[in-house]
Amino acid sequence: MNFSTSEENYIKTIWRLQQNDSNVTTNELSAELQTKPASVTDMLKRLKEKKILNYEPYYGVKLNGDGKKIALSIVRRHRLWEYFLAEKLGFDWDAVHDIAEELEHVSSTELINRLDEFLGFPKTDPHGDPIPDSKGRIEAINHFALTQLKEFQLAIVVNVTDKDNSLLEMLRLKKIGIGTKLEIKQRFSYDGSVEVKIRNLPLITLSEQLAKNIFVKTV
Amino acid sequence: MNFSTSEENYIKTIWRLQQNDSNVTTNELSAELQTKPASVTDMLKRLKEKKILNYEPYYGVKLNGDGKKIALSIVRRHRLWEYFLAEKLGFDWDAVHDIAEELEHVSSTELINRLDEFLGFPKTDPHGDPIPDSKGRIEAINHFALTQLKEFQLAIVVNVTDKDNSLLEMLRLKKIGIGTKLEIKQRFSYDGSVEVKIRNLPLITLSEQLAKNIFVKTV
DNA sequence: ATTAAATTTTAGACAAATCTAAAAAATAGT
DNA sequence: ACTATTTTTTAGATTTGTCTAAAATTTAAT
Repeated sequence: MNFSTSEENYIKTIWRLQQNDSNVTTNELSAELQTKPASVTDMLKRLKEKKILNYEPYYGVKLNGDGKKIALSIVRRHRLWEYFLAEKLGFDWDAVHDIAEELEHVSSTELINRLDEFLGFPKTDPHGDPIPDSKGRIEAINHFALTQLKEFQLAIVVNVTDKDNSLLEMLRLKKIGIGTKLEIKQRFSYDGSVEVKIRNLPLITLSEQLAKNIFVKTV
Repeated sequence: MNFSTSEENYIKTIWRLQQNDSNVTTNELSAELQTKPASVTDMLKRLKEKKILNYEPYYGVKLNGDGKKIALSIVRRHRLWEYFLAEKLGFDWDAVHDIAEELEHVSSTELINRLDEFLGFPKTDPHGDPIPDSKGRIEAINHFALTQLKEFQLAIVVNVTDKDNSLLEMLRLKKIGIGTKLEIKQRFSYDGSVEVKIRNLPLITLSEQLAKNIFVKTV
């Protein structure tokens, strides 16, 4: 079965949202896709016809097995292109997402498998998100938000939210990236901000909003 | 100004056809684009509105200066992607065109300029077609069809028609590629076929239809 | 110079993907 | 439990790019 660019964007977004939610609502999709709820309803009816998701009026939507497979292949394309853009073409990590949004809709499987090989079968994209392999297998997520890290516990940044380029730009300017080792020196309950030590650099303060979008694992 | 995938395909095709014809007709476009003449007329009216071509009902169409610039940027994208697919991903030259047809519509100028740099600013695509530079400058064509080559005159293949994958596949199997040195040993006026010597390989016979689509320059 | 044939355009329809406005259903507040 | 609010769907319209069938125009043939 073949899907339009628009259908692929819906599938990918439903997949992402159902990681948290299990059941994805019309309004959530509308907000994520920047379309009106009425348009979402129309598209869900079309995708239901194609038997890749379960949709009941007023009760939200969920991808079925076939839908998940399709979603994973789109995510694979997106993340491989992001890796290519950052590693081979030298783009900053806050520039790769928008271009990969276009490249991901080029549908040749042969292209993607050869690209994967050319890149050396990378495990994660430039934001630390795992890249599904050619069978659609994807690494389980095993990290937590920086806000959850205990004080004086050394950790390593393994993932950041990639949906907001201004967040990524800010982290780039603050020299925080995938692989950065850090430690929380102090936590302020008043506003949820944290003071973080990176290597031998001066202490820096991160707002709660920022820290929530940085994911780490302990070392 | 921004153009849809469909509009870009029209612009690119008009550009290619007007190299020979100067004035491109509705039926020519219809045949090349695999659409009905009525659809072509509709699109030409839309593109005329956008002021990138001169179109008079019943009198054919021609890109203006702006139109040519846009065409050259699409051709540049297409040919750079073809080069990437062949040189970096190892695709055969008869496989690259169809994938590049999709990739060429990803419109980031920054992407294309970085890709160009990554590839080392290649001069021609895998079929020998010149790649426009970032200013839209393109190398003048300076070659002729193998059918025009004098007997016993040593020549080098510099270009082949890229529109037909079965032609390209045939040449690949016959070990004829860009850079192949050859010489016509005999020419048969009956059917226009030619006997060609390549290096120390046995003489091979090429039909007129095939020889017309191989372009050479003398060495 | 007429007529026949080919080409091109017009008119009207359709599918995909979107929108607005209004109706229907579910949820929350008192 | 009833009402108000929010969410979602339905109905009808719009744009893009295509189609078929018919009309208009140009080109070719005798």
